[in-house]
Amino acid sequence: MRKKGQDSIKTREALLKAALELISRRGYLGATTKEIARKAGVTEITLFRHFGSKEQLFEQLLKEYSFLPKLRDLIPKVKRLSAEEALLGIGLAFLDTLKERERLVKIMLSEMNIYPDKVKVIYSRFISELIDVLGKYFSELQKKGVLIKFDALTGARAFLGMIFSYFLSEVILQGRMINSREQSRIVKTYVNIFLHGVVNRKGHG
Amino acid sequence: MRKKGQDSIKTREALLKAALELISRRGYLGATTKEIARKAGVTEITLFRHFGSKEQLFEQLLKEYSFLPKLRDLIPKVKRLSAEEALLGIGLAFLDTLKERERLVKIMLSEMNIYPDKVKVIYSRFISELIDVLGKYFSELQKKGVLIKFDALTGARAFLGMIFSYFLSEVILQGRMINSREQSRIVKTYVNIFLHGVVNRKGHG
DNA sequence: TTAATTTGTTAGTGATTGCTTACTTTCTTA
DNA sequence: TAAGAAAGTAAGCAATCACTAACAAATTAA
Repeated sequence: MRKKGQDSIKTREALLKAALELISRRGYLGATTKEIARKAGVTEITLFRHFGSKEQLFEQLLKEYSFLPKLRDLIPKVKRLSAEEALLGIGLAFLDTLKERERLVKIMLSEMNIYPDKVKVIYSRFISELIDVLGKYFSELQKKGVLIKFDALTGARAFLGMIFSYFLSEVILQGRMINSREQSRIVKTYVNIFLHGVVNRKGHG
Repeated sequence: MRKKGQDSIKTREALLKAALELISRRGYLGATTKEIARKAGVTEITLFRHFGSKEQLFEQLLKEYSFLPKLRDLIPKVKRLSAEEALLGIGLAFLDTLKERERLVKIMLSEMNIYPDKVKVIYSRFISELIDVLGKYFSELQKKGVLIKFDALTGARAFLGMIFSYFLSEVILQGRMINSREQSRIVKTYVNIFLHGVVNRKGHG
């Protein structure tokens, strides 16, 4: 009893989407092929006919739902802005991407011990690459004298790490929604700290 | 065939330790009771006689291997130091604790979607509490005029987040060891960024 | 309409897993 | 040394899970 308009491609997509949701909730081992198929609106054997095995389905999921390369493209666009505006734009885009790919991040964190190689692919395709690009941007600003000397990669990791930890703590661990006002406020605070520090330079007493 | 010197308490501890290691490697569902028992040097039924069920064993594990409250006690001790030295001490102690409890952190990240309540207990017993304590410390420094005005809790989260992200990326994701030289270098860089920012204030051209 | 493709149905297999029952052996301690 | 506590042995149950076989029905494309 195939439903109207449900051809092979849509079935495949429906299966991947169902797998993404269920695996992110129950983990790879906790999500059963039967349940994934049911959520996708097909029978179990259709899942196996499409992907061969549960593990191949998982691999396809990691490939297709990977992060977009949109952040890498963002940095060139942002270069003409002030460091303040540039970092704000990068930070907000980073947080948006994390929110968009929340399920994938959950899977990555959940399965990294069991499937370290598969997860490392996601990681290096996204965060470590982003650290690299941002680090190069910092190096340029250092050469121009805008920024002081520091290890640019370590700095890039620090900046993205602040935002990632915020995301991990609020969205993933606490399950909170963050509205765009709060998101803005947080990233602005982080940018300020990152650029200017927290020490009062005006003297005190 | 009980081995010498292996009484009930040691058996219990051995089971918890084996569960910690196996669950951190294979996940809760991936670690079997049989394997846990074998690693502990006892038979499977001994596991059930001690803990009743796999889930109760898991709960005991989360309770007993929780983080030490040593970080909370650290902040009072560090108050007489300069902000620079204080943050360095706090950062290093935080990273040490994370390394010490690496397996627990892994379990926490892996199981947070499946057992959110149990994991939240760990989280709030440790990191969120630490954010709180560090935030209060920042507030005091702000009142003294040492630090500028900023949301103290957000700042605390930023500082610890930088370090946590570093740990997550290097130790947990990449599986790297970090020696104390590198650890020192990283934390010093982070403290510097956090306190003074990265902007060159001496003018440039 | 015909032929190929895709999906459904039904039933099942073999392996694993958490957990139990019933009974024996070993250790501790009084 | 006697008794209770703790651990072992062996067998297995009931449920679940990934995956398959064989055939029927529905959809699509020619």
